[in-house]
Amino acid sequence: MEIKQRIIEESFQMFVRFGIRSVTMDDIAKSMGVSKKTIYEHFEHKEDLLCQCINYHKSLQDTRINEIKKSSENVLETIYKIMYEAVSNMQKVNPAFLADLRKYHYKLCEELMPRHEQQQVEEALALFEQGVADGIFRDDIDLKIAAIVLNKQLKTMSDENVFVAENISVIDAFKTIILIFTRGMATTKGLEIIDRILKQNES
Amino acid sequence: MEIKQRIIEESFQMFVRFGIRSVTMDDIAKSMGVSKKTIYEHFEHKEDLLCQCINYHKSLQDTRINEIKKSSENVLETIYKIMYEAVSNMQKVNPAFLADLRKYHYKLCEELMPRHEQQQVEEALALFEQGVADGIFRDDIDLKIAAIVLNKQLKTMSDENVFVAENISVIDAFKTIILIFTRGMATTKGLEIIDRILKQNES
DNA sequence: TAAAAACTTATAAAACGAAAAAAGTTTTCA
DNA sequence: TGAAAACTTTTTTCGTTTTATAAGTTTTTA
Repeated sequence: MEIKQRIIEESFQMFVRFGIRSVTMDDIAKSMGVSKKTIYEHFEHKEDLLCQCINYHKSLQDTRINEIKKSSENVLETIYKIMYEAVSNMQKVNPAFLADLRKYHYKLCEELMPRHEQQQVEEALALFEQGVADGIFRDDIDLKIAAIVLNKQLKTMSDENVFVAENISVIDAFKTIILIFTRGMATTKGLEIIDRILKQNES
Repeated sequence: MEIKQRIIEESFQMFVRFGIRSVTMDDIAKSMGVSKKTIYEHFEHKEDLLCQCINYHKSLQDTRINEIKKSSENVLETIYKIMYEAVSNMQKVNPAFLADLRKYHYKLCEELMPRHEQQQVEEALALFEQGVADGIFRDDIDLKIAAIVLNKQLKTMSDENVFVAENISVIDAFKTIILIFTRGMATTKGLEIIDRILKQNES
């Protein structure tokens, strides 16, 4: 693999695991067994490296979402799988990563986050609309609001430690939310599919 | 009305409208046409006044919730009415109020907030349990998680300005959330009641 | 030639102090 | 007697300086 790509993948892992601030360019160089000069030959500055890390991660995510879509039988299955992966990924991210991004890379954050969030909302909206078209979701719901709310809900869930205090695992909380949410939007047909999926997962 | 009670009510209104920091003891005295000495005869210090304001507000809220419970035909009606009032009240609170509480009255905040939040969750939980007992809500849901999530959801909604950016009114967003949420927990019987309530509100 | 080390520079956090504002107290006066 | 004004004290804010750390650059060396 090309050295530049290797630097992106390695430093992304480090940023996600320890945060941005606490991973220095020296750390990255040492961890990869290269000199800082080599890194600076491929990236203008740390923020440039960080930006390329994030873009790389996004492209990975997009690929994964398309894979899931292809392998799912209906919108509900797609939603469950995507959400499960999203929450699993969220749990791996050190809170310092987002905190550092906001604090020390405010400009980059302001540039990337709104677009990223909007993409996520649009992704959810498209799935919901597909669900309505397939007779799985009710047609009397404001899908846009639903998409925004679900997005916010999952974000809040990972940020806060409400569930930790109550001895509830994030994954259980997440399952409950998604289940209530999809049932709340589902038609009779949708409810049947949900029950079928639940039974499958039990066994 | 007793002067002490009048001070509590007036200063609470001012705190909620403008925040805590920007309402000085001089402001309160001037607004009430009394001297600061009079205020300090009834309250040890500003934080004491603030604390009594909050407790007063809580007792009002409790009374209101009991009224709503009595006047409702079923749990769903109770939930809708309580939530509607809660959101209406939230909108009236200047964000500076909560910000000041956290920043300048951290100790008081740490003392009151967790208890307050827990009470709200328990209130929701009791309603959900009643709903299950009445055959309105499904019995296969983790009610505790549901209660926490709904609570958090409404809190997030008022804090963030997601909906403002999307030109969605807070009240519309709130209605969508509550509708999806209650439908997601409802049995067939519950769904029928929800539809009936919706029809009533249309006309 | 590229890693390692040594270096300079930029940034951020911490420490400090002055100034401002408001809490809390005392005095004045109607 | 209690409102209004004047006062002291405490707290917060704001600007400055110092210090430390890590970014970014250059030099050394294997």
